Amino acid sequence: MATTATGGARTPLSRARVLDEAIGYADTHGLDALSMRTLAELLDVVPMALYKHVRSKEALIDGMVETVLATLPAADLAGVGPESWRAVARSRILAARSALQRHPWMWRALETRAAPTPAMLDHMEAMIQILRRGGLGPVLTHHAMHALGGRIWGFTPEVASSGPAPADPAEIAAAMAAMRERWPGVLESAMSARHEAGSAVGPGCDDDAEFAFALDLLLEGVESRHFAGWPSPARATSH
Amino acid sequence: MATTATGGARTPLSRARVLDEAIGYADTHGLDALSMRTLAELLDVVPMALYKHVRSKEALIDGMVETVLATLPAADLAGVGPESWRAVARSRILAARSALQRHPWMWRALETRAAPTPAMLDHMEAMIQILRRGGLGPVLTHHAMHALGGRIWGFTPEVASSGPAPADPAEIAAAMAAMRERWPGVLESAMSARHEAGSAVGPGCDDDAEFAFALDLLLEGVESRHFAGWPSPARATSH
DNA sequence: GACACGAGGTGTACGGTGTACACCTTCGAG
DNA sequence: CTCGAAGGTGTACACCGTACACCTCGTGTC
Repeated sequence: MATTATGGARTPLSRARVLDEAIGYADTHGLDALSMRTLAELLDVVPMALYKHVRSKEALIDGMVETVLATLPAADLAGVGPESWRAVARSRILAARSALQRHPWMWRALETRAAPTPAMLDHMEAMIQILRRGGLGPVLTHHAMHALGGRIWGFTPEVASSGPAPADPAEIAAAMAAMRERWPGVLESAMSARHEAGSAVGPGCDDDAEFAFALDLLLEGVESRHFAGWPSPARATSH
Repeated sequence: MATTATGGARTPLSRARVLDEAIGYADTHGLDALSMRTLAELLDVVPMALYKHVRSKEALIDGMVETVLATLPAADLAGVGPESWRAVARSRILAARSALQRHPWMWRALETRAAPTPAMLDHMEAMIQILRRGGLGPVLTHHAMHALGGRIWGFTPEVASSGPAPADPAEIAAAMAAMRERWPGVLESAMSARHEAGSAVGPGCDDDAEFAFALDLLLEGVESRHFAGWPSPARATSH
């Protein structure tokens, strides 16, 4: 393709353009479908051209992660204190969650990063500051960060989340029968979440509510440890 | 390679042998390094021979997961009741953790499975039964399973877990300096975990203790919800 | 004992991947 | 006007998963 002779002088490549295009494609087609070749084609460019703006595919994904993370609102640590830290932590985590929810590939990308990127460290730093300003000591803060774990990022990896439904009525009936006899608890548990009238067997489970449930469990537990003067006195061991 | 002429009649391939070899290789070299070609070479066989025992690479990994999960001790639900469910749940999760710890590739394999395999469902079923026999209602059980999330499997995906240490003193000094000024909380939090005298900058963080900490937070929270008659009365919302 | 059959191992080939390397074009600074 | 570098191109390589046709046995049947 001639560059200028065809009439449309395309906008020159740039790191930002590469990253944005990659993010948009991953949003709609998934991270697996994103290859250097398809990305290059999207940008009307030859695959190797990408390498002038991105060191490797791994670095490309790092860049995508950084770009998305950069959209997180900066933490406002001004008035954070013993009374408010829990609410501030909660809302920040929920904000991160809603930001990441728009990019389904993020959870996997975050998990497979070998080293934390600066933006990841920024977010962790903000969380730690919230805890520390709430009055938690460094040790409890450390444990709390571990406990919150993936929740810091606004997601919990759900085992068996998606996957295309069978759709064949006979097939789902058979699956249900198998469930009923071999995994009745799983079946009951899955069913128990359908508060509203839903379709046949759809999950009908409010992910956001589940997330908040676990999040509150953790935050309350951390707070009660804190109130109990953790860890200086006898540490409360389970049963 | 002649089959019998060379003298050593190799043991014939079998699904179990394929799976075992794959597991052993993944244990030492990681899941990424495991390709059908290298696995075939390990078994002194041509790549396509594997497909007589395994439908696809995806199915191979499913089989590996099933094989490892099959080593989990069967749940003993006999005496589980309101007094003991929490301890039983705790010990089962910790048992699963120690089993999976010997196969570092498992956490990633579990997460990337599209649908839950039978052995996964077995384990979930056992967990659900423990909760139900403890007296928890189906709804609270459901939420608890979500809350426990990845912990059910005995691991928590740690952001920034491993990665080869820089080893160059100058480099780590520079990293430390950058940390101190930009991510002081992260630095403090990382440092706070080194209870014993450790090497220069090693993590020195007791993963098992962290895991148990979060686990207890969740279990205690679930129990307190249960005691409070959850969810029938006014649900305790944070703040 | 002859023979067919099917399970299991082989060889070749195809379309995909990431990316190293040499090349060419273009444009702005001196 | 020149020159050097930044950025886009083309070719090539090694590797991946796996479809398909083939061959080679051990075994059950007549």
